[in-house]
Amino acid sequence: MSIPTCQTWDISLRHSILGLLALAPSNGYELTRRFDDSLGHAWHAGHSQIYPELAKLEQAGMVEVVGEGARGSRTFAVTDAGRAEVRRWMAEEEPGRGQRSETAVRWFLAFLLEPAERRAFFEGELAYLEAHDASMRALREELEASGRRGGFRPVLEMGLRVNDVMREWLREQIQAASAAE
Amino acid sequence: MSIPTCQTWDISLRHSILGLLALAPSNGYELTRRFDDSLGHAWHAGHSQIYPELAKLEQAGMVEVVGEGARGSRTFAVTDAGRAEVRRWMAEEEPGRGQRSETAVRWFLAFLLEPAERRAFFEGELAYLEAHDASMRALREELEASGRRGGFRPVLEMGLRVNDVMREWLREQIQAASAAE
DNA sequence: TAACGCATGTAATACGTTACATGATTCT
DNA sequence: AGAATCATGTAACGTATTACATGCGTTA
Repeated sequence: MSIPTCQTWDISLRHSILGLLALAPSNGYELTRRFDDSLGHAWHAGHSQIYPELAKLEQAGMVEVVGEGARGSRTFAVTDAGRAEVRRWMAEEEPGRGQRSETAVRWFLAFLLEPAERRAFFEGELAYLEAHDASMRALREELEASGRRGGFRPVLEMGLRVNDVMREWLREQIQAASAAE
Repeated sequence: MSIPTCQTWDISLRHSILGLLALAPSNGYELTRRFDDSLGHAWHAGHSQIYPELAKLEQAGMVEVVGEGARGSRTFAVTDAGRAEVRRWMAEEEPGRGQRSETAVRWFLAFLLEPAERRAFFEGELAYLEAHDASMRALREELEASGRRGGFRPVLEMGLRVNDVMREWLREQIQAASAAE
């Protein structure tokens, strides 16, 4: 028994930042938003993590300031060294297989609820999923229209397919809980 | 634009422990293994987190020692208060929607690689997925045979379906990278 | 009897979140 | 003028990982 499983997540923050900057230069504020917008379902980082990390990356020569704007904003871009580092990480570093999802924990623990509670629980999850899915579809339309490049499209596409599987599964769980009431 | 997204993960550790103990009493050592075995794709915790948390939960009256064994081992079981707390958390607490997965970050960043590198990368991911999937299937057989209860079965089932979607997607990415070489 | 697995804990360090703190620009 | 948003940073706290530390029981 036992699924292969779980290790640590080294410093994906660093490589996420480099990757996002490789897609387009940004200041820290924009980066913080882009993090949630595009990488949100995979990783999260607040500005209080991002600014210090940008400083470290600058010192390490992996990003550089390519412009200064209003309100003391500084636009960072990835350097060649930074680009090389992401590639090295992707190609050579053993991937951390750790996953963390409170949602998955809850779905696992749903068996502890009484059938009626469980049905309500899964109905709530389905509602959330539908909303989430709708916003992902809207985003896809938007991308379709404005033809942006980057790894976003394929991953979005996969996310939508995974949503389909989950939607179906949640419906089954609701039915099963209903039947057990 | 922007996917709804991301919040913190409060104290799922606590509820994961309560949930696992509700399934079956265990000592800290077993719990550590069961964490990875059953909840591994959703959450990870090492023994250095689990022992202190068990102590806190005991103080709070949510778990209790129900037996002592060899080598000073203490078997914990969840109390009624503990069971109530998990239910409350499941039914009333706003779910944290944060996800964290280094794998997803890597899949997103794959566009930074040259087609040949990218193909190799996705082939590696596919190989990992196949192995992972095989061990999940083996586990399902095992469960089938020994008829264990708990939320494990349905979640496993969903995991297998998600694997199918990912396998298909990875094959497409490999093909696309191949074509671009 | 040596090695391995069971079993429990603590300490140091790193990572992440929330809260604090400040100020400029734009919009109403 | 006031509110909202852009923009940057630090501090305190909580959580997670790695390393340290110890010892019993079983098996080869």
